[in-house]
Amino acid sequence: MSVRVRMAPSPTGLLHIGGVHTFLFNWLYARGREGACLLRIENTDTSREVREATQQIQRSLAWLGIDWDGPVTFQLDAMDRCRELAARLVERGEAYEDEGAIRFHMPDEGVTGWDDVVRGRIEFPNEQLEDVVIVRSDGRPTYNFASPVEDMDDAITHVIRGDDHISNTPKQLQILRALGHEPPVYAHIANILGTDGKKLSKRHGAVSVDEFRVAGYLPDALVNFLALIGWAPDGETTIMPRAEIVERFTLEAVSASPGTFDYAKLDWMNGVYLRELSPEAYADEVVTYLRERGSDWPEARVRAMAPLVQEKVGKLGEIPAFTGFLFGDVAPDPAELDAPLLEAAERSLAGVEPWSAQAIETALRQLCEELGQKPRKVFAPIRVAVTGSRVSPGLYESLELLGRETSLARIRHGVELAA
RNA sequence: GCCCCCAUCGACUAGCGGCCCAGGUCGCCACCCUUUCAAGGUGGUAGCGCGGGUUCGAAUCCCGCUGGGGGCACCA
Repeated sequence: MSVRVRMAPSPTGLLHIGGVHTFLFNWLYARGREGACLLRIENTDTSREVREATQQIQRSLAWLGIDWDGPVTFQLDAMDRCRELAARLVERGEAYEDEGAIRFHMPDEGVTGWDDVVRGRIEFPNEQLEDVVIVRSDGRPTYNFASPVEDMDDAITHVIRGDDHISNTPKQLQILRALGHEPPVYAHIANILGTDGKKLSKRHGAVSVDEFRVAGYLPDALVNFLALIGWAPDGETTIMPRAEIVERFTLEAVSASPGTFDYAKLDWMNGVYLRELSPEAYADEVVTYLRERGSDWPEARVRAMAPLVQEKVGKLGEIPAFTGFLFGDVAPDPAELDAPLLEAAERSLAGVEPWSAQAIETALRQLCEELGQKPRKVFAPIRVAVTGSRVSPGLYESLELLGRETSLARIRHGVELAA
């Protein structure tokens, strides 16, 4: 029997990175086994449904490169089927009416258990199982009924979900048993925590896929990072192409203990992915990123700027602040300037021919010698005058890109400010 | 309160009885490189929660404790 899994978000808001983590494990499992990965929107709670959410979820998954097979399905569409099955259960005495709702009759003795792929045997005493409502008094099925019913109808073979569903599992198992269906294999993976050990939330940092996208993370980096929370192919490998992750992923290697979302490590990893890109691919990413952010910076210059920052930023979102001086005016702090030194630099740069990074370097190095000063000392005020900051891309390349006229004008302006 | 789950450096993890006085990665610290910031290089810091067993031998198996998390809805 071929593998069939499903990703089941509820449309209550933006796609949460914790949800992506469990979806990713589903996706990895299916893709590594020629299986099918379905997308089911669990919208039985209409009161909490957020308009737009369904579209946003799909957009976020698409951006991450996590695809699905077949059409997107909606749990509410299984309403009639659920009602029909519930009626059948009532007929057979497995369920009963209760104030307009239908409750499933759970056994009172014995235990209900299953062999969880990541946790081993889990058992619940049946006396703990309440008679759950499977159909509300308004006719809508509840999650605990619709979910196993759909798993059955979709022929899901492996239910890979968050461990907050562990206590739902015995109930769903009993329902499936009453329906005469062989239950799927269950794999409950731990939820991702914030640095304080609490469930990852807004106050820890970015949590929605959109936020990560806006901050300038690469989908591949995010996927690589997420894959390594709760799973490892071995003790050594850290950076892995997506294809390798797909190939090596197994549920058996998934850890049962919860992992913490380490933003610092993600930043590092994103930097690795950014630096690994070819210069062309990197420029493409930068152009696309800025365009999505609504930037009106001319593309030609953006492409020319890209190589200056590829090794310097860990997230694309840092680029605007870092390279803004190439696209607009600067406001240097007079205290960081030095009039005599800037005048000397102005003289030294005025005759540079051609206006290239190499020629600029030669001229500035010579200036340092003439002044008998260390480059770090000489370049600081020039950098501030030209870029408006003590931190910038390489000075020679920056000057070259800015052009002789603008560069000299900014240095001249620096002299005036410092005077 | 009841039920369930989890427990290796600050973080992600390797380890599935001897190869481990515990390995890799991030972070952090130091040094090197250096026009700033990064990147890069080298070295370092730091851990098996506690207590009992089992065994010739335990991070690895068992029990208890402690700590953390989750669930107990006509939410998903």
